[in-house]
Order: sequence, then C-alpha cells, then structure tokens
Amino acid sequence: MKPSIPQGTRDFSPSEVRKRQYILQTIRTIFERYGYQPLETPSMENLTTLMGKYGEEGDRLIFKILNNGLHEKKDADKKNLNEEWQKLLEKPYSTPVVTERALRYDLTIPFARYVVMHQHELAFPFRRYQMQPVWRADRPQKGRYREFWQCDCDVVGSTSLINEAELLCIYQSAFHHLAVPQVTVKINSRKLLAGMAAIAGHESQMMDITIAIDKLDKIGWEGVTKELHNRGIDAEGITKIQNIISLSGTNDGILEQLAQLMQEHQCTIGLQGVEELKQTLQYYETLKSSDWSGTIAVDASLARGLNYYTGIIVEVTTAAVKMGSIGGGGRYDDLTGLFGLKGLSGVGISFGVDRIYDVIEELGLFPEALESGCKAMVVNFGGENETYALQVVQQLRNAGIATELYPDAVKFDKQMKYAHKRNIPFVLLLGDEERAQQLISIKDFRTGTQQKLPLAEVIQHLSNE
RNA sequence: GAGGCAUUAGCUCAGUUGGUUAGAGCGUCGGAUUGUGGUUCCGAAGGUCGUGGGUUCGACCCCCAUAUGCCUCCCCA
Repeated sequence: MKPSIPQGTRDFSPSEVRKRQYILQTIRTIFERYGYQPLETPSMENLTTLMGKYGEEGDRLIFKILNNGLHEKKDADKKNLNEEWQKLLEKPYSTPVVTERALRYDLTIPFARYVVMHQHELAFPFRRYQMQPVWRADRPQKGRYREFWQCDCDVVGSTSLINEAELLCIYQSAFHHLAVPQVTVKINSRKLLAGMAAIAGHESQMMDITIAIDKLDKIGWEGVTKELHNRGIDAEGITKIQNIISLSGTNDGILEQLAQLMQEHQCTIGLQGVEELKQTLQYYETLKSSDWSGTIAVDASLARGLNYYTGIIVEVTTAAVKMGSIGGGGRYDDLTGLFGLKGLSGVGISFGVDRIYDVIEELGLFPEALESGCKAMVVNFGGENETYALQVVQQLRNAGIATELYPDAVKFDKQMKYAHKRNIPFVLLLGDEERAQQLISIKDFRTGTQQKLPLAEVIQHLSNE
C-alpha cells in the first residue's frame, strides 16, 4: 500500500524537531523565570466540556471521538444507533450514544476546567504554562493544520495589571532570546472597544464592530467600512469609529487623545480602558530590560477574535517577515464561570510556535549547532581497530560528547559520505597506525583540516567546540 | 460551509490536438577510487501517469466521482 498521513497533519523530521524544541525550550525558560509552572492535560476531553465554548463555528471544528465499546451498548441503544449515525452527519454532530469525547481544541478551556476541578489545592494567583498539540477539524491551508502546537501562559486569580506588564516582558524577553527582529507588541483594551461602540451609538454591537475592524490590516479601511455597513452600523457611527481607530502618534499621545474623546462622551468604560493601558505601560517601563529591541504600540484598531476577552488585549507581529501575528492574548474576567467558579479573573498570552518557526527559518536565525546532534563519528576499520574504536567512542560519550561509531566496517568512502550527509562536524580515524601510536586522527569536516592527538586532547578539543 | 487550481520516478517538473517500448535534471545505488567527504567521469535501478468508475477500437490525455495538496472567501493559530 502507498503510505500516507491524515489530512492536515505533518511529520516532523529530526532537524525540524530540533528547531522546534529550541523554540519551546527558549520560551519555557522564560516562563519558568517569571514563576509560571508547567501543566499538561489529556489529549481528549469530555465533549460537554468543549461544546459551546468556541462559538457555533468552533463546535463544528471540534474533533469528535467515536465511542469505543459500542457493542456493549444495551439493545435499546443499538436500535437507535442507525438513527444516531444519521444525526452525526448533521450539525452540530454530537450525540452521546455515538460520541461523548473529543480531542483538545485549545489549551485555555482545559486549563479553566483544571482550575475549577483543582481549586482547593491550588495557591492563587495560579500561574501555569502549557505546550501541547491541539486538533481542529478545519479545512487545511498553508499555515493551517488539523494538528498543531499551542504554547500558552496564563495567570488566574489576580486582577493586578502587573500581570499584564509581566506578560509583555515575557514576549519581549522570549523574542529577544530567539533573536527575532523588529517585534511589535500591539496593545489595546476591550473596554476601549466597548467605549468606541457606545460613542458610535451601537453599544450592543461591540462584537460586530470588533470583528469588522479586526480585518483592517487585511481588507483596508474601505473593506471595513463595507463590513460595518453590512453589520448595520450607520454612516455617522462609522465615521466616529474611524476617528478613533485611526489615531496615531506616540503611545502617550494616543492615550491622551483617547482619554479626551472618552471624557467628551462621558464614557466611563472607555476611560477605564485608557487608565488600565496607562497603568500597564507604566509597570512595563519599570520592568523592561534595556537590551530588548521590541516595541510596545498602543493600537486602537486591535480587536482579536476571541470573544471571552474583557480587558487588555495584545498581539505580536514582526515587520521582518510578511506573516500574520506570531502571538496574542488578553484578559478574560470570567473564564472559569463556565464551569461554575465565578469571579476568577485571568490573563494570558500565547505563542504561535509554527509561525515563529517559519519566521526564524526564513530569516536563517536558527543556531547552527542544531543542525546535527552528533558531534563526532568514528570510522570503523574493522577487526582489532573496531574493538579499540568501541572503547574510544564510549570514553567520548562518558565525557559528554555525542559520538557515534559507524556500525559496519564498510568502505571508507561510504563512511565519509555518511558523516557528511549527517552534518557531523568531526570524523575520528583509528586505524592500525593510530592504534600503534595511541593517537587519534581528528578531521574537522568544516575546514578539511586534520591532526593527530592523544585521546585526552581530542576530548578537550571536542568539548571546547 | 462555498468557489478555483493542481496531482506523471524518492524530489522538481516536461510530455502526447486520444495511437506500438512515458522523458529530463537532481537524488539514490554500483564502479573509476578497499585511509579521506562536497567536484568529475562511466553505468544501473526506479513509474499499474493519486484512486475508482465511464466514454472509445484504443485513455497519462476527454467525462464523472473520490482522496490529498495549494489559493480565495468564511473562520482562525
């Protein structure tokens, strides 16, 4: 049979896994440094945990898992099975007889579920980070898969804006360590968006307005105007919205203008949004490190799709590569309320690992050392030389040097080609001559140079590389 | 969920207005070269032309269905 993998999934080859691990490890270190703790949740959740949390579109995209043990069902259930199967083909495809579990759709809802279930053993504020794959029954496109990794970092149980400011620091620090250039973290507040909707005279349509202006980058102001009109916003309202989101200047300047506008309209929630942004940026100024090159930019047009956000929202982009956002997040006031735990505010951010990978790859910024995990290969000359080589290779490993011995005493040429293809930087030769002299010939593949050294010096040489 | 394009060797792609044995480059393998890789030269292997139907004397080519990839919309990461 012809081998294949399911639609929208990918194999990750050794070098790709190395590169992704490098990204995850870099981010993990930063998370830990800010006191966040690792959490993992099951690949599958009960369907009832997930349904209704991601909107109508989301429900459709949840990967349902067929119940196992169907043969153990009662006869009454079996009779219904055909009917249930028919229903399965209809929206929203969920019938308990056929499916009662589903694959994880994101990391946020399982996190909320976890917090509610473990509320009595957790110390609040609870900070956790989570890096796991998620699944969506979406139609695959470029940069869109049915299985992909998410990398989230959230804190619940604190309303302090210090959390927001620290998360901004985590972004800046992580991208600094990954050497991603020209990073901008756009920041806005849902409260400001709510204020804007009120000023436009369409307070109840904040979501419609949000969805429309979220597309500004993509379809331009003309497209947004059309979209707003289609969503029932009148011309006067549209003008007012445009006035607000087209504000530009320094962060302080924009916030000052916004404060004035909100003041004129006596918009309490909008003013609150401005105050929160000011406070967050003030904390950030105190926390920030001088070697971070990224910037923070107040952007009144930033909207973000997810509808559970209620406060500050952020989104990360890099101007170095033409690419959508590489991270985003925000505050949600009542996420755990869905599971019966009210009044627990949280704020979190997410790293778009796949896109970050693409950015770093495109800019050629992955460290060279990731290319091969193995530092040296010992050529196999067979016979007594092989025995000697086995001893040497193990001593190198014990000294912490990743080494492999070519397992077969095949033609020299073939062994060299293998080492070259594997990107192994050093080749060690232990033949009759070297064995007699108790020396090792070490060849640097990158320069083509070769020298004969005692084992101790070889170990030192390789350790210093 | 809607519309469009594509699928030929391991990879990137030619190809025939439907007509006997389907081609190239790269890669792979073997040899020149059994202690020196990237270069060079010689040779070889490798394809039921995505899958299943249909039209036809005859289909890689035309029609239908289906799978997968990509693009636009929707939505989003």
